[in-house]
Amino acid sequence: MTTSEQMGFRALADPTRRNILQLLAHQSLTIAEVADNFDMTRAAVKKHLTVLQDGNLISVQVEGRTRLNALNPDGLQQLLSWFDFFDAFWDTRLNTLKSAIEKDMQ
Amino acid sequence: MTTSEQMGFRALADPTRRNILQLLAHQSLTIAEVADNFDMTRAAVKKHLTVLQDGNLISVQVEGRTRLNALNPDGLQQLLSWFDFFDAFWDTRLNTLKSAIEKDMQ
DNA sequence: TATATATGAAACCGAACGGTATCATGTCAA
DNA sequence: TTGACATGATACCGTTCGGTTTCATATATA
Repeated sequence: MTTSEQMGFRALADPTRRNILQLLAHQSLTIAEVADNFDMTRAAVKKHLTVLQDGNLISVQVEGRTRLNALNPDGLQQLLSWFDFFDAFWDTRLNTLKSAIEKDMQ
Repeated sequence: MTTSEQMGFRALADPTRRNILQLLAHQSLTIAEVADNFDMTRAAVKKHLTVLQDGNLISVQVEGRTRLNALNPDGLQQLLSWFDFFDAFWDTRLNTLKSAIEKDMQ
């Protein structure tokens, strides 16, 4: 059972992949463009992008011979929701803040 | 550079460790007690607990010959805060609505 | 068509990972 | 003190991981 959650957390486990996500937050980029930002082979970056895609953290739009990688906020949100399990353990101050936010979103 | 953030995300990458965290959310447990909940050696569970401690996700209180493992909400909270970077990308629906409204007001 | 460009894919390598088995250590209790 | 019990620690093993190198494929473009 390799759940989407598992793939997502695995994807976040590597610092390079977390950096890629922050890169793509600013702008969607092709593989070569992403690779320009790192001191490693394009092939290595491609592997990281595949892992990120498997974790549903990025979406890919093929356009001719290029491949545009975009951040997928939904995937990140799903991982975020895992933390909800621990809601009862956040500290009171934070709980208050959270309540305020949730109330604000109604 | 093995930052606390890196250790934290690495700790979350394994499903067994995430399960241990949820276990400890209900109740602090000794190593043997945690191990009772999994189909693996106590030594293996001990390793997982060490990784969780390195990631600052659990705290350990030694009491005589036993070792009580407790959830550390602060560590989880620190990992949660990593997601704040993407705040501008959350709630696409609301952002879309906001854009629509702004466009409409021009 | 020929060529440069962007990516796909596979083999390979050392290191880290998840797990086991085994033995050592410290502590409680009779 | 002796023995049971909870844990510490280490060696070992197969697999996965992060990375490189190399070559193949597809697509713009001159």
